[in-house]
Amino acid sequence: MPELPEVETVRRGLAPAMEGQRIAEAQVRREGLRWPFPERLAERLAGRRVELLGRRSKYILAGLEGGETMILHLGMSGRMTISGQAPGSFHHERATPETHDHVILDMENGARVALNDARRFGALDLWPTEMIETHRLLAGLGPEPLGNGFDAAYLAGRLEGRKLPIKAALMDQKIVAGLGNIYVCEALHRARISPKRPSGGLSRAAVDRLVTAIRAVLVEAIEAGGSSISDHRQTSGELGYFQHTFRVYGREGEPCPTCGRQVQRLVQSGRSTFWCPGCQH
DNA sequence: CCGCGATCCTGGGGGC
DNA sequence: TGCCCCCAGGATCGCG
Repeated sequence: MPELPEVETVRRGLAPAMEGQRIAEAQVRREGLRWPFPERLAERLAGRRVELLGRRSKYILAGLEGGETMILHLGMSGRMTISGQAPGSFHHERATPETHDHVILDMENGARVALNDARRFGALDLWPTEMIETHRLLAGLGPEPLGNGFDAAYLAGRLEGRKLPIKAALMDQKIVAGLGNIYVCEALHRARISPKRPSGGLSRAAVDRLVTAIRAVLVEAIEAGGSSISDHRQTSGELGYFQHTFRVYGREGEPCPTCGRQVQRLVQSGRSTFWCPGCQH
């Protein structure tokens, strides 16, 4: 899936088209994605203004007029696209729906926003805004890695006594929210920590480096519009370009940019891990 | 509680 | 051109 930087890129792309705008009409073209959509979804969205477009972890949160929030998750292959006429245009023909456009929102300003998700691992739900943190998908999420609640003291506390590999710990959304396979691999490389190290065995200095590396890689990736491997697109349809900056992810057999040793691939918890045995210990 | 494997689904790419 | 196999950015569930 889009990880935090990709979701943040999508949120920023959607904001000008959606924030402060009313949803003129909604089309719901299937019953659900990973889970069934809420009852009468199209009717419940139509006519409502999007007051705020936010993000928590990998979820986009659209705060709607009337006290409900639309929760959007892009799964592994989800995209949000914007098409349609510029505001003020006389004609309001919208683009023909693409394959896998599951939900289409026609905004009052003429923009057409579509949720497209080939693999259908994504999700969309509605939940009362004032208790948004109690939604089952959001309850239990760890702190935002770019927020104040995430620092070395916190992370060290969560890793203490745990035997699972640090790679798996960082993938656990209850420990820190928003990281996925790409940015975990990249952050571990930057921090020079082996993905196989038992979580509880890291020195405080290593945890410090890890927190710094996680923050840095996320900030840089957001600035680059996220990473496009196969699915991620910015709302404009443009690719992200952080993938050109990967030091280890997807680079098995290539020289490590730090030490020149060949980047290795291993499988942990069924997922590929890319790392450099020369500089990660 | 902990850690891991299987699973949901489609599509793209490589090998034959 | 086609088929088969493998792989994929996620998150949940159930097992030992």
